[in-house]
Amino acid sequence: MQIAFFNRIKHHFSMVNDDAYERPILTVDIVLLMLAPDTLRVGLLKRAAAPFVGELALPGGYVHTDGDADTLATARRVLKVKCGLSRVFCEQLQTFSGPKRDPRGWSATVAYYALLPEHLASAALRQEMVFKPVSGHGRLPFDHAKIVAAAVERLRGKGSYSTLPAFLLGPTFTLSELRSVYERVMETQLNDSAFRRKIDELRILEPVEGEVSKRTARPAQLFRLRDETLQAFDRKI
Amino acid sequence: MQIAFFNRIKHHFSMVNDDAYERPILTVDIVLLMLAPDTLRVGLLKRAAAPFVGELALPGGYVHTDGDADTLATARRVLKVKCGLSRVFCEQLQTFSGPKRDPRGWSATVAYYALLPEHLASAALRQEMVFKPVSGHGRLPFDHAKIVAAAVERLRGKGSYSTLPAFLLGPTFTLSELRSVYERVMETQLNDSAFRRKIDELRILEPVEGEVSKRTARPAQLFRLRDETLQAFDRKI
DNA sequence: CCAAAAGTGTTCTTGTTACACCCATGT
DNA sequence: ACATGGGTGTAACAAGAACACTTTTGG
Repeated sequence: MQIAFFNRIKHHFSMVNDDAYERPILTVDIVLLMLAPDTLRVGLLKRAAAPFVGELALPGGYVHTDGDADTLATARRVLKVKCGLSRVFCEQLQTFSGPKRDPRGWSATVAYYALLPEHLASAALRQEMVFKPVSGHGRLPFDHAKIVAAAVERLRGKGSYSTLPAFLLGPTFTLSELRSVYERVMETQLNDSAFRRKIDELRILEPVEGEVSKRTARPAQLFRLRDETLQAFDRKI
Repeated sequence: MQIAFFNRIKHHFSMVNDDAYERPILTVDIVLLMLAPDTLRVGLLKRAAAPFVGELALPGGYVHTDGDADTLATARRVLKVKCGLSRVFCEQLQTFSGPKRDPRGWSATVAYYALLPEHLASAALRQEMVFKPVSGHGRLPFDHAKIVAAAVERLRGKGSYSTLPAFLLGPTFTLSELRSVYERVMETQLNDSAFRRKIDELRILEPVEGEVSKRTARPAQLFRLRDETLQAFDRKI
C-alpha cells in the first residue's frame, strides 16, 4: 500500500514526531465469567460482522470516540447493548496487541473481565449468549483463548485475598454458599469453621434480617456485602 | 499532516460496521522506577515533540506498526532508544484512556512499569533522564501523575509477596541489602531474623562464592536470584 | 579493645487446622 | 426420630514477632 510506503519514508525523516505510523485498530473485549454448578464458564456471542462472522467469540466492540469517556465506558456499553447487563462487576484485565491477532492489521484490544451473578444469568441468556466452560470452550477466533485464560488466572489470583468471588453470587447469600463459591473458583477445599471465623474477623459482611430455607435443610442466615466495591485482605481466605 | 488526513478519509470508506469511528491515538508510556537512598523515584524526560514540548514527562512513544511485535516490544524499544536501557524488568501496568487526556484527541496509552537496578542508573543519566521522588514530582502533563501513582501502587502491592523488589538491586546483593529494599519499597520495618528464615525457606536465592566488604563492617555473603524471572510467594515476606 | 553490621537461637504470641459437638428444620 | 446441612467451641499445631546473643571485620 502507498500508505505503508509513505510511512516508511516519512520515518526516516521523522525522528521528531513519529506520528507518521498508521494508527492501530483499538477495540475492547469482555470476558464475562459465571459460575455454573459444575465449573466456571465464559460468555460468548456469535459474531455479527467480519472477520470471523458467525463464529463464537468474546463480546467486544470499537471505542466510540464521540461518546465513551474511556475504555471502561466502552466495556460497560458493550455489556449493556450486547449482553443486556448493567451494574455487574467489571475491571480492566490487560491489553493484548500485535500485528497478527486481527486479520485487518496491527491491533490492540483492551480486555476487561466481568462477573455475572447468578440472578442475572437469565438476562444474558435472553441475548443469546452461550456459556462454555473456561477449560473446554472450542477454538476461539483472534487471541481470545489467551484472553480467557488470563481472565481466569486473574480471578483465581485475586480471589483468595479479596471479596471478588462474592460478585458471582446474588445480592444476598448464606455463608455456605459463599464458601462454596470460593471453593469452586479456587479449586480448593476450605475448612468451614475457619472460613466463618475469618469472614467474621474481616467484617466484610452484614446479616440481613430474614432467612432462606428453600435450598437448605436448616434455614441459614442471609448476608450481604457490607461494601459493594471490591475489598482486598492481606491474608488469604 | 497529509498522512493523518488520508487515514481519516480512508476510514470513512473502509467499514461495514461501527469501525466508522476515527481510530483513537495509541501510545505506550513507561514508568521507570529506581530506589534512591531516600525514596522511590520515577524517571522523566524533557519532551522533544508537541504537545507539552520541553516539559518533563514519562518516556513514551507511538507503536511502530511495521516493527513492533506488540506493545511490550514498543515499551522495550522506548527503554532502549530513549532511556539507554536493555534487559531491565518491564511489565504491563494498565491502559489509560479518554477524550481529554491528550489535547490531540481521544487517546489510549498502554502503560508499562520498569525497574532500574542500581548498577544501570548511570546509563539512564547519560540519556539526560531526571529522577524525581514518586511523591513530589511537580505537575506532569497528560494523566502521567495518575499513571505514576498506579505504578507505585502496583510495586507496593506485588512487592510483599514476590521477588519484584530484588529487580531494583544489581545482580548480586547481601541479605541486608535485600531486606533494606523491601523495607524502603513497602515502607515497613522487617524483622531481620524472620526475613532471613523466610528467604531461606522460599529458596529464591543462591549464594555467590565471594564476599563484599566494601560497603559493610563485617563482610557479608553475596547472593543472586536463583531465577531471573519474577517469582510469587503465597505468604507475605 | 571497641564499634558496627552479619548472622543464629530461643521464647512468646498469634493464626491455622482439625475435629467434635449441638441446633433447627423437612420428611 | 432421623437425616441434613447450619453453626459453635476447643485443643493441637505451625507460623510469625521480639529480642538476646555470638561472630567477624575495620579502626
